[in-house]
Amino acid sequence: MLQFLLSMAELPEKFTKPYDSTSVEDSIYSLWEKSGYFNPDTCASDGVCEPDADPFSIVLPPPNVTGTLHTGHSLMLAIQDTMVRFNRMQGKKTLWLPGTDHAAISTENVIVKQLTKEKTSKFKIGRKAFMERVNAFAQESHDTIVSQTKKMGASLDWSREAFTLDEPRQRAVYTAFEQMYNDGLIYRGDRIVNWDPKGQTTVSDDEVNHEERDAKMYTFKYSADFPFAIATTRPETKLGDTAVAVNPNDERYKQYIGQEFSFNFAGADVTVTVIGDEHVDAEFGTGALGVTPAHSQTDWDIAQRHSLPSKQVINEYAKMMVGMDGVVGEKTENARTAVVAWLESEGLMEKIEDIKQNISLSERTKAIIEPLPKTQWWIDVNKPIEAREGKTLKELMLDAVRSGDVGILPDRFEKTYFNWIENLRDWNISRQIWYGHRVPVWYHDTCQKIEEVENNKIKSFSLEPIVGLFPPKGDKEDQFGCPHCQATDLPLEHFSQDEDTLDTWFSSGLWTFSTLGWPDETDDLKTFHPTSVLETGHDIIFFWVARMILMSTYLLGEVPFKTVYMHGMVLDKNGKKMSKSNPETAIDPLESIEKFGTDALRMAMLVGVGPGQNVALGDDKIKAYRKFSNKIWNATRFVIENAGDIDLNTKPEIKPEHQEFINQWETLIAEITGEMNEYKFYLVAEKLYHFFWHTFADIIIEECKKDLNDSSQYTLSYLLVQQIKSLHPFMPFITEEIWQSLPDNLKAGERDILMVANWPKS
RNA sequence: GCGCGUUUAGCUCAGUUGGUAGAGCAGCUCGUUUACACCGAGAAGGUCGGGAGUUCAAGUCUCUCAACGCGCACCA
Repeated sequence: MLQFLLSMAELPEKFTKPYDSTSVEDSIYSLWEKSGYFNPDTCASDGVCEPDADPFSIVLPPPNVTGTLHTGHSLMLAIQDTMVRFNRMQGKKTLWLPGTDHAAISTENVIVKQLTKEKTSKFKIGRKAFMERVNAFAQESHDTIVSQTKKMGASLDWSREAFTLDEPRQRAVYTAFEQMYNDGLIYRGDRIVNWDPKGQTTVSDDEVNHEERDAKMYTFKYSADFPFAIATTRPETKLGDTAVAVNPNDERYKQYIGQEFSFNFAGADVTVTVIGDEHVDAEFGTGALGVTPAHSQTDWDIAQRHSLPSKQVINEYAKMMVGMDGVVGEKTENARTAVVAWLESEGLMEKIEDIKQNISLSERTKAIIEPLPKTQWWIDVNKPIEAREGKTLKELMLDAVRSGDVGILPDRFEKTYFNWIENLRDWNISRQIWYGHRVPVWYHDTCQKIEEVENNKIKSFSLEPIVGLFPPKGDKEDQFGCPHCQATDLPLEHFSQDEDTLDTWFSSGLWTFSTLGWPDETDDLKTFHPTSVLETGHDIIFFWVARMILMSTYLLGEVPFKTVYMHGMVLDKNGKKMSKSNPETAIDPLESIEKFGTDALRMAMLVGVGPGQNVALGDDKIKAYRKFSNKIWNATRFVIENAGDIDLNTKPEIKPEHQEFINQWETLIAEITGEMNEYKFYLVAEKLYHFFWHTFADIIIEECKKDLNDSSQYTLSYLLVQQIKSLHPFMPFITEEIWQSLPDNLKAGERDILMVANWPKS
């Protein structure tokens, strides 16, 4: 009885109440942060890991600075933090590097919308004022995101935090651009681009989504004199036709190939040449295709093959540039109605059919994409690169995965990856927006002969522009030299920088090494690159994963990461995508943390969720792991109370039935250590949960409490401490809180912060 | 159109190289308040999407069909 009272006195007061996550999480996080152990350098200098220990590094996929954290972010943070904590406890030199993404179009769009509401626009307030607005918003979002990230318990090294648009990253972007330009991989060219009339910018092929809609197929003749009919879904574009393509073997039209026809079409003078092209399907429509090079990718390709002229009839606002009254100046949809009415009144229309058609939408603005010819900056993915054994960017990207240097989990995504690369076309990297890295190209107006200027923008020039970090310096600080005419000391006004900004994924592609100090050869770069794992959502495999492999293999000659671990989407409890339209099932991570604790949320997202798998998340599931937190809490209470005096450094004689329990655990820890290294967290979390509850609590504690002696007490304390350690990567807060309350004799010489204790050895 | 994936208990999912089906949650019955009601014990619940094949043996391998989901491409 005396013994009992003494033990009771040692039990911290807090264990007499259920576990209260809200009262401990913030202080635990600041304990970690103050320790400095998020930073691998501190770990090395304090002996947490050997200075030359194997590195383990992850760069955090930078959240967009467009708002707040959602469940997708929580999932990514939970998985990565688990990996990071596990590796840190294994004594690796562990770096998890945080940052945020400026997310060019998305962020710019937020402000553009605000301005529209305020009845003004970015053009009215000007580039400078606009940028100030965007930067203020980005800063605000950044701060919110950082504080929410800390709530998840993420053990990120904040001292190395990066932003895709900060100064060091700009240097990386400009250096990369310059090198690609000098290698002939970046070029300026006229092409059909995906034009977003709402965002007033181009977007890349990957930023275009397709949606099936009802449409009509119109079959008609251009004019009464024209010998046959064509079919199209967009009659208004026919004002820009320059040819009619037929299959060269099509008996119906063979005789017309090579003939030229001129006529007036809905108020526009049109001249078309009939050409034969193998790509035309004789079975489709009438077998004759009106070729509109300026407003269709396929037609542009045909025009290239046959050297046809191109005639733009739709402008950047998706309005008609030519045509009769009711057509010219109208939006394309209105113009279509007018052209159809005209065709009918002229008796040219032969047939109107209802069809399903996939239309192209801009991912960010949801505007219908208007294909337009534009001068843009491109990355050539098919040009052999001397410095890389004559391989093309496409080949570099394929080889990285094919060789196994990069492994993708789950492996089925490797097929998706190959499929995408094989169909890859040149990458359009310039955007006509303001928020982002300005294209690092300067045009020198005193030396260069500018041939064409339109809207104050240089359209063409006779000498190469100056590409690179900054305009070449002259003798004085604010004066610059021109490499072409050798003039020096020219004031900055003589140079004008390209107006466009770069696709946000250009800077994201550099992320694994721009964050480590590239282009300088820093220690970080040598130690932590290639990074160990990239953990991200499978929806950005092309946008990001592929671009990182492109940039890293080209610029550094090594892969950016060895393993890609893709997580799925977080769905609501009904298996539906969480969205603002049904808020009743959507989970707000901050709310869940408040209600059930971060550890419970993390477990709910980890248990049973393999790579690539979607997580159906409802309150019930999170609640179940709050119960688990409490179970751990109470079992700890029992062990401290009844076996807390045991010194774990001196192992007493263990009875066979207790040794059997220890053996069971040691078998388990060997098994799960292996599984952790194979990224099977979903299995490990479940096994730990199960062992703790249904073996340790239900059986072992029940057995041991019958007879508390050295053997049973040692067994209890030993198994508790082992499990607290192995649960730490999954449930960092409660395990650390327990560790902080554990008597020293149970810590067995380990450090006083669990985060840097040793992972149990089997 | 091409490709990928999923289909196992009411729900969410495990099931490793083929050897008589498992867990969590929910529900049901009973119990317990000196670690824990954010608890314990117990029972119930499945012709493993359909069909065919290989095999002594198939949830697992092969083929085929179907439903659902996802990705890519797209024809004017």
